[in-house]
Amino acid sequence: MTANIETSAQNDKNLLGKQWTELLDRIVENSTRETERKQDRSRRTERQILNAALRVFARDGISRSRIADIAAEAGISTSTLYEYYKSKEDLAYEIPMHHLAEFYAKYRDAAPYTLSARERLVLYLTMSTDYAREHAEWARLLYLEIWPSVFVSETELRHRINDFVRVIHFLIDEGKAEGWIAADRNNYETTALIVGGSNQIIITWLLYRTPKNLTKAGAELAERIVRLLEMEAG
Amino acid sequence: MTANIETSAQNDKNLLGKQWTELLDRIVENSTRETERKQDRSRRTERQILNAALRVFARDGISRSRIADIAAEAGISTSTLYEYYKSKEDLAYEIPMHHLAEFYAKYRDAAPYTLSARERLVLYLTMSTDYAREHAEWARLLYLEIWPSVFVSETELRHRINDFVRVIHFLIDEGKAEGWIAADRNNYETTALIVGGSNQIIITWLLYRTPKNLTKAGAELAERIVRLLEMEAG
DNA sequence: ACGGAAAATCGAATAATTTTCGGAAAAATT
DNA sequence: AATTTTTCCGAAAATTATTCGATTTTCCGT
Repeated sequence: MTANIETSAQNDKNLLGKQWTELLDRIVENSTRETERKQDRSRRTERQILNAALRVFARDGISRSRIADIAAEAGISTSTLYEYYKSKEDLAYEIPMHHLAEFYAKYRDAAPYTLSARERLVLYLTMSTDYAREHAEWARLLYLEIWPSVFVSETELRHRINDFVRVIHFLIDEGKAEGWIAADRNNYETTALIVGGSNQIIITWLLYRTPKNLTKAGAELAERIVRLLEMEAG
Repeated sequence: MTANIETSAQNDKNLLGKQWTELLDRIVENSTRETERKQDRSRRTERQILNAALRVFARDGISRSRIADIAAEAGISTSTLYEYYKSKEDLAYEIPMHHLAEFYAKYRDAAPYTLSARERLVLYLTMSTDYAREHAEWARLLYLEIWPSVFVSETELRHRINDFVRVIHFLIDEGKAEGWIAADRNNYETTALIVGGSNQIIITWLLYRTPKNLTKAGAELAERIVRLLEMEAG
């Protein structure tokens, strides 16, 4: 019977580990979109459009950007662009996907379940701020223009951003199980602190390039948040 | 001599109190814009435009809204609208101003310097979440569509949003002086936690109406943030 | 290598929307 | 009551997004 209890606890842990892996696999898979284009030429054009759109949108802002400018920057005619994306809005919402998928994949590989939830959370926040620094144009578009306005319409991207929060929810639950997050705290509140604080520091950096070293600031903030939660748990 | 030191401390406190009052007065004044329209009819039209625009923008999102719809909703012709605002973008950035000014005025009256910095901070966050709940359409527009994208362009509204953060900076400095915020903590980081967390809870509510009771959630979050900072200060 | 089918491209036309302009109507001023 | 100022509007122009039909390029089986 005691053996039964022991293995039950062990099973719980295995179960959670499996869920973690499944969650990340699903997120990576859903965010990774393989093109259904048949020709190489076409795949190249697709990349050119996305690159051009990223540059133009980041430079002019979405609403002031013109499709014609993007097409010119991509070296194709305006009408060709419409073969790829059915509207400017569609194009805008498609752009962040590729990098988002890359980020999720990177994180999945860096955060196996062998790490504690605490470690995985710190890593998550650290990596996301660092990713924003590495891809500033993309981050500018995503954080300043699209997130959270993407939620206004029903898009694929919306689900992928929800995934970002979903990971944090999962880690908070684990943190409570591990005991370093107070069990009686509201999850939405804790999530708001983590996501909001982390995004805010990215936004501030994008706007003012302050703090100078975003990587360091992101890592410090992540550590600080976790320590605050630990103190609170007693 | 000892009297001198005493009065010097007293002076510091008076000075800070004066700065607090001046800061809020300036913010209220800058955000309060009196129309320069001469006729009553015209002032009525102006209000009708702003009301209509708020409704339409909140319903359709800024980029999908049409000037013609707003004009129709306001009961005027499209070209008349251009007598009032020189572009759709201008109009969008003007809309949040009125409510923002009202919020600042309310807060100034509710938060005299006789309250401690701690109390004033909790009040600030509580009042701002509550104000969002009371004016959900406005909040939807401001938090989901305009903030932080307004920073992309140089607008009056941008300065008024910066003011929001400025108040928090001021209170953090006071909190350090009062000793309940750790002096060695980075101000940007602390601000990011406070502003980011608070906004995030508003955004979540706007999107999902979760938590049910935003007023309560805002107040709880504010208390929690302050207590976390206190614990950290030891 | 060749011919047809599929895929991709483009220029020109259309549609949707924003913005301007000139004059009429209303209100204020003298 | 005439004149000036302010407000309003219809129609036209300008800008930008989107569609369409024809042409070119690539692919694939023979």
